[in-house]
Amino acid sequence: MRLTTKGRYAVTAMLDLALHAERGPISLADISKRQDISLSYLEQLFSRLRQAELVCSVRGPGGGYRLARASAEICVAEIIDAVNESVDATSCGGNSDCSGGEQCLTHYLWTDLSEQIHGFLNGISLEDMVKRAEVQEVARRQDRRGEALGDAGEQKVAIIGGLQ
Amino acid sequence: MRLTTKGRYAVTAMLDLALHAERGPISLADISKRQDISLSYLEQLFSRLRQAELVCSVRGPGGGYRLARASAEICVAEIIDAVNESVDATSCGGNSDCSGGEQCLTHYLWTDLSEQIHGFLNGISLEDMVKRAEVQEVARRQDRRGEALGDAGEQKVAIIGGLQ
DNA sequence: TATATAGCCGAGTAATTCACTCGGGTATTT
DNA sequence: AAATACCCGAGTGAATTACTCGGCTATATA
Repeated sequence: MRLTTKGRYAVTAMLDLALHAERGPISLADISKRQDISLSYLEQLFSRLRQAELVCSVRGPGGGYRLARASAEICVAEIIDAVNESVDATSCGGNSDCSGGEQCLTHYLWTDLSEQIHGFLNGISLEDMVKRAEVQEVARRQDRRGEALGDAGEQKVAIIGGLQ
Repeated sequence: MRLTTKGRYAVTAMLDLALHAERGPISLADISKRQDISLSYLEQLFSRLRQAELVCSVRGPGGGYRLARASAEICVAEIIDAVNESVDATSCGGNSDCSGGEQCLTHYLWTDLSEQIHGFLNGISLEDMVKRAEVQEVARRQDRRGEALGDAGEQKVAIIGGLQ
């Protein structure tokens, strides 16, 4: 079992998608700027998210990604599963062959823990997160910062200076 | 956050200690054989467990390790914390500086998850595990196998054949 | 039709961690 | 004196992470 930046990035990016769903397809470049995640790394993560049918893509200018389902129908556990192998805490993957073909001493502890974690992450959908006041506040801050920096909002803005 | 063989080995070894507490100090060689864990690796893990004051050691022949406290007073979370950094799921370690000095979009999700996991593992003591029927069954099997193979039990047994 | 956009894809890479091994100590009992 | 068993540090191969780089393809717009 592991939960690293990989899974965290994936959930953050998916939440960003959910928050800006009404703008149409969202480009990875936008997410990259708002969430401060490397664009190429996002591409890799979204390749997996697309294979898991959690998002669908629109190519060409004005394109980007869109949630494949309603935000209420996508839970955090699915997202982590899609990019990370799993949130299973056992070494045997639930097969009870952890200690020389037999069940190890602590087998039941790890299966219980896995259930606990999976149950928790399964019970939280993207919609649940979008509704949270804390999340909306952070999202507003990020949007303001993004617009101040001159990157894509509803419409394009001519860049005047030489700022990157 | 990560939960690998390292933390699992540590909990398994501590449980082995709790199960055989009445035999006096238990050597790592015994645990190594019973639980099928590399002796040198166990030494490394017990170095940490000793620093965390979860076990105390007895040197010399007949020596080994003993729980530093009653098995009811040692919970699984402590053991994992001792060998693994922590079971914290956030990237900022709870400092809320995950996204350019500010709180990231998914911050509260990871703190909630951390609390969930920690709460679960904090609520389980070694004594709780010792009492479980499944654990006792596995322990009996391991003890039988150990005695059949001729390694340390209550007394030494001469090895006759060339079996390793 | 040219061009820019933005998704796709594979290879490569430095750093880190895991799960060990190896080779030595040192304290204690018999 | 010898055996036991804890103690300690260094090293190692494999895997993973969090990226970068370079190039490709589909599509909208000028």
